Amino acid sequence: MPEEPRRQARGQRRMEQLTDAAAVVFAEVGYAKATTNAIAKRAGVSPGTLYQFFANKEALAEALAERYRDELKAAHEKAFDLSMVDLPLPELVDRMIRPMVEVNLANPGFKALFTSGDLPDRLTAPTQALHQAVTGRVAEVLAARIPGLPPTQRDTAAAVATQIFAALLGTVVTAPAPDRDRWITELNKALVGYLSPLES
Amino acid sequence: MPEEPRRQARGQRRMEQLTDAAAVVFAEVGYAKATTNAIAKRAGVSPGTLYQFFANKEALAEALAERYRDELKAAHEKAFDLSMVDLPLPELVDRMIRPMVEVNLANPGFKALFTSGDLPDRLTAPTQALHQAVTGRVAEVLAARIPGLPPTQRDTAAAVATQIFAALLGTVVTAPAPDRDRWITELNKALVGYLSPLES
DNA sequence: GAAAAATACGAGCATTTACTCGTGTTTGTC
DNA sequence: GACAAACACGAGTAAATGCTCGTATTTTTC
Repeated sequence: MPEEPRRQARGQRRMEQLTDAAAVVFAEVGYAKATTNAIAKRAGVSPGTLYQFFANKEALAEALAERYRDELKAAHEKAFDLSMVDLPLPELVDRMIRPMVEVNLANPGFKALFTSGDLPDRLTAPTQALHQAVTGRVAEVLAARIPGLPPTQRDTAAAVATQIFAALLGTVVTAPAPDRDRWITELNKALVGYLSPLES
Repeated sequence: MPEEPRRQARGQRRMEQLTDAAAVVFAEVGYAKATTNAIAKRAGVSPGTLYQFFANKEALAEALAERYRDELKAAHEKAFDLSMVDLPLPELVDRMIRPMVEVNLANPGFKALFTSGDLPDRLTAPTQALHQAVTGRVAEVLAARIPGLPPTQRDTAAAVATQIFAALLGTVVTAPAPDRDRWITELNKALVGYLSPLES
């Protein structure tokens, strides 16, 4: 197996330029129809240069997915901690939702990646990892808030909540800016409606 | 523009064989990676024959989408009518959900089509038409059940409910058969949780 | 039963596209 | 400054794939 070359500063920059460009192109045309040549051109670089840093198109997408996961985690850790666990449910939900929405708004390419149904197999791994990361986080919060809840119920509730979230996230980020808050409110209502029966 | 030939019985059968084959192949590999030659082969037919009946790959998918819409509508009209509108909410929701789930279970290819994120533009039309058909139906039921509800609120509620439904539908049909009822129950809870505050 | 229209074949064309490779330039190391 | 390693180029390649077209067969029409 060929060993990774030791990247120099220039190389690191190029890799960032390339993932940036990929995000843009993915956002514009979707993963499947995004061509590597177009991505290279967008990054102001030749096709050959792209393949100096990424073995193939999937590797590029994986790098993007990883970056996304990191940003999401960072945003969440920054904006949310377990001390909020006893807030009224609507507020708690709001605090969990907002950072996610922000990250998605700031990174249009990712949505294109993760809502795309037929991705190559390699990509389902990072996607599912991300999904599961979110679900795990939700389960954590649920456990802290409702200690008496059986783990099985807790985990399915977390999974369902995450799925509701993912579904409406699309609408929220796609919607024109003025409507966005309205949709966030609806998302909130949906989650609160589903979760509140678990309390008590 | 070239006029449609008058199909004879044999041709009608071929078209069905082809859409059937397309559904299978779409289900197996997704729309993007499904090749027309593979579909033709699956239907036991040459590529040329496929193009005798469908102008291109998209036309084939459109035909599938149309069939789906019809089946869904039929299933719904058969299993549901407005007299049920005053049932307790959980039961009402259950009656709306079941037929949809059935149709989706019976037609694996469609899910592949409609959950795929980056479809060609032509296909977004039938997809959205279908989505809107469902949303409209929900809005209808809401209007009948809660006459006092302002139309704006009603429509957004219908849209959100449909989206929740679509999101969890994927989980329901993907899940192994034994778990399926559990997920349907959760879907029901989610919808009831979201909709019940609208009553009163 | 003959002309016309519809159906059927399948080799192959035209295009797209992920990726390569020979060559030249820049950066780091001693 | 010399040598190697990393970076960069971009024309070109090989494979995939949507689709065509010349030809042959079956069905309908009269």
